Amino acid sequence: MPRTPEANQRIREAQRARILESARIVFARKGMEATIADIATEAQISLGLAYRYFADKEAIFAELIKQMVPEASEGLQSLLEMPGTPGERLYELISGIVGARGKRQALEAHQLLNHALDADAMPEKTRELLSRRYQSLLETMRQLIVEGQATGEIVRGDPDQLVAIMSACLDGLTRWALRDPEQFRTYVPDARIIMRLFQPSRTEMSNFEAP
Amino acid sequence: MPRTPEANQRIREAQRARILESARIVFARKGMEATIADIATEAQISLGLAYRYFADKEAIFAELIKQMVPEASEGLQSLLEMPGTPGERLYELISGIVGARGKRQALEAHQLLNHALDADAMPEKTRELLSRRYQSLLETMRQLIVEGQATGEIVRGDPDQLVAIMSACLDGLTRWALRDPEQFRTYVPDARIIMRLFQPSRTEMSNFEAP
Amino acid sequence: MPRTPEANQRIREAQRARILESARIVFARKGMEATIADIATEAQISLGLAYRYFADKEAIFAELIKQMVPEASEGLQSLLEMPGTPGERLYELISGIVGARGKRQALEAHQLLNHALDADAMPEKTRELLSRRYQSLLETMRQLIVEGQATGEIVRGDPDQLVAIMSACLDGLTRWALRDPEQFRTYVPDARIIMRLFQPSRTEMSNFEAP
Amino acid sequence: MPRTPEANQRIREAQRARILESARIVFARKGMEATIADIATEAQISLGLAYRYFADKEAIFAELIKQMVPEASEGLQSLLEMPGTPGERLYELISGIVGARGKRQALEAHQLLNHALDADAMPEKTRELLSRRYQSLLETMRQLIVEGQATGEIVRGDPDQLVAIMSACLDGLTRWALRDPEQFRTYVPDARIIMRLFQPSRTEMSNFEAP
DNA sequence: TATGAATGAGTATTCATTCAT
DNA sequence: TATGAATGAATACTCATTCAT
Repeated sequence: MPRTPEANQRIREAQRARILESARIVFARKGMEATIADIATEAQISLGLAYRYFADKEAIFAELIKQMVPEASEGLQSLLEMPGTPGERLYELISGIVGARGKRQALEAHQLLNHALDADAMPEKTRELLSRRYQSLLETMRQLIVEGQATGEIVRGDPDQLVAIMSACLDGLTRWALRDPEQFRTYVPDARIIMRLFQPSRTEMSNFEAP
Repeated sequence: MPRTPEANQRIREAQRARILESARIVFARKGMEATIADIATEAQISLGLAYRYFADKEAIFAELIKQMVPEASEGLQSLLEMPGTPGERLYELISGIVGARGKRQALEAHQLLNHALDADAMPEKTRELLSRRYQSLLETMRQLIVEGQATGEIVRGDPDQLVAIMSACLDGLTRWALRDPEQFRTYVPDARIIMRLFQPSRTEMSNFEAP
Repeated sequence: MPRTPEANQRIREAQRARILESARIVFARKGMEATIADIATEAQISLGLAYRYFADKEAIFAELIKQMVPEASEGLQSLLEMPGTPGERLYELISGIVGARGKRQALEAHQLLNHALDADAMPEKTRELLSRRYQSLLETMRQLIVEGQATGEIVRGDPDQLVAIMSACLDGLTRWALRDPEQFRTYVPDARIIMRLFQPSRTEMSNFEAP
Repeated sequence: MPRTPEANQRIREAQRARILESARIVFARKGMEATIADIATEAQISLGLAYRYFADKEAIFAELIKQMVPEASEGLQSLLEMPGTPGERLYELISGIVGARGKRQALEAHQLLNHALDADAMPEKTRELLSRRYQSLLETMRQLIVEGQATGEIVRGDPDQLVAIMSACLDGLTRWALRDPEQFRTYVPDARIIMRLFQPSRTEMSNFEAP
């Protein structure tokens, strides 16, 4: 007596989700060394079954990323339309990102992205996807910066450069959180401090001019 | 007639250097996946020969790190005794680090360090060495911050937190430089911008307060 | 439809036995030089599969020994409680051992034990096991000797020395059987002859005294 | 200024002897795992030089055996012509062999022979040589046995069988001495005990008959 | 004659992937 | 759909042997 197609469909989806969840855990624990066998064991399914759901290891990895990135960037659009000064909204953005760094899921997601960006063997499609998501975050940030510069709230200068530096800084914070979550939580990186990168300088810092 | 011991010595040193140089290139290109065979190929020697010079893959890696880290941290002490205000000297430090990011060698070194910190299988000794070097950089920075806070040049607040955030930021910049050196050089990250993280705020940024 | 767990269990056991049997043959033929590849070839399985059943070469070897040694020493206890004079029972023991030397399996087992005792790289556990089994054989022999000396059936003298010499002799016979089974079977070493080592001397051998 | 041919000749011979001596030591220490590099190191010569004196590892091994076997069997002939009863001379032979077992050199020699007999890769010539030397020992023994049987000093029975069993016993004693020289020396195997293998039995051992 | 650097073929071991059931 | 046994292609590492000096 065959299962109904609907039941099959449900089973497939559940299994697929389960494999991905296990992969997330295992990749976070073992890094790229993680084995298909590890994932299958974690998911409590057979080794072979994983291959009925994903063509190969790469595919699991790619799907995992596809799922994670949206989580990381969702709600971006809303920031542009929120009330408040550009600076305030930028603060929201930054502090949201920094705050998320304390959370396991977000860290695992970022860990994965790091691996993904390092791996030479990343399929072009995944790489593009990643890139596109990331770009949208940067564009949101850029737009807020431009607006903030107009109001004088944000320091003058090439917005792209500001975006680049800020994103580098956020990236570094994430790596920190990944490497030593304990310490990270102790120092609770304060979004206000990070925002200083955008802060119009007055006078006394002028003596930092390069010679 | 045998080679003179001196000639042999020269050969050994040259080959050793060559292997390390090749390893540097290959590790930077492929990360920890890099194969001894890759290194041997790059060095244009036979696979077996690599083992006459290094006990195993780990040994090559460890030696590489040992060689690279000093380069990255040398001159640290001098900064503490240089003339100039603490802020000026901090600027020197930061701008030195950021400036080095444009250079291939320094980037490869950092790539290696990243791999090293990720790798679970890092021998304790190497890990410690790394850690110690890094600590000395952070301590230098911390001392300059404390001095700068005394003179009012540097923003008030927990120096450890400031150090942590700055180092995260520098780390992020390095990763950026590694990922896309082209773009990195285009935006020439300006040490003055980064120094803003330490800049005493005035008044107008106060509206970034968290709700 | 998956195989039933029982079927899998059967397969695993069969393969395991097959690998061990092949290892037995190959080790006997080639000694410790034997290769995992040799074993896999003999067992007509892939090289990799051997590793699903045994962690490494050492493990195969150890298991083989564990299996073989009991065969060699079983029935020892019963000898102590059998009826008959101590000399008769000793004769049973010796002739049992010598008789077994004509059989392929027993010879291969002994070959293995020899290799095992030679090999420096023998895991302590296996070595101990071997040692313990062997000791129990020797102790049985010793006890029978002591009893036989009490009845005058066995020559006087240090029982330990008698045990040592007899076991050396049996070892030598085994090596002979291994080296040239053909010849061994031709000369059918007679347990009665070997028993002479225990025979109380009368008078005429006294002229063999060392000067 | 070239050396005289005679000087060269002397050097060659000295080196050759040195290599062989080192090989003896190293083989005894490490067994067949011993490396050409080990031998060269022990002989304090370069790795390459060994190959100017011996075609390959096998050749060193074979030569070593060629040298050692005569040492082990020399003086055999003289035994046949010595005064004394056959039994006495047999005793001399056996006790000479057993006595030698306490000496390092003889043990190393035997160790080597064991390896040689095990090794599949022994060249036919070496194997033959070994065999021939060994045969001459056995023949000497056989002759003495036959003589002794004529005088009634030695037990009746197939002389070849007696030889075989005795040689097996001696082989076993040697292995014992090799495995645990300490213990061996403690129990000082007594040639008189071993000679019992040849002792004409009286009456009481008759109950050892196989059923 | 002497040296030791260099080579290359061989061996153990791991893991993604396939396949019979 | 589900299982896990089986495969084979890496990859690290060793060592006898050759060769330039």
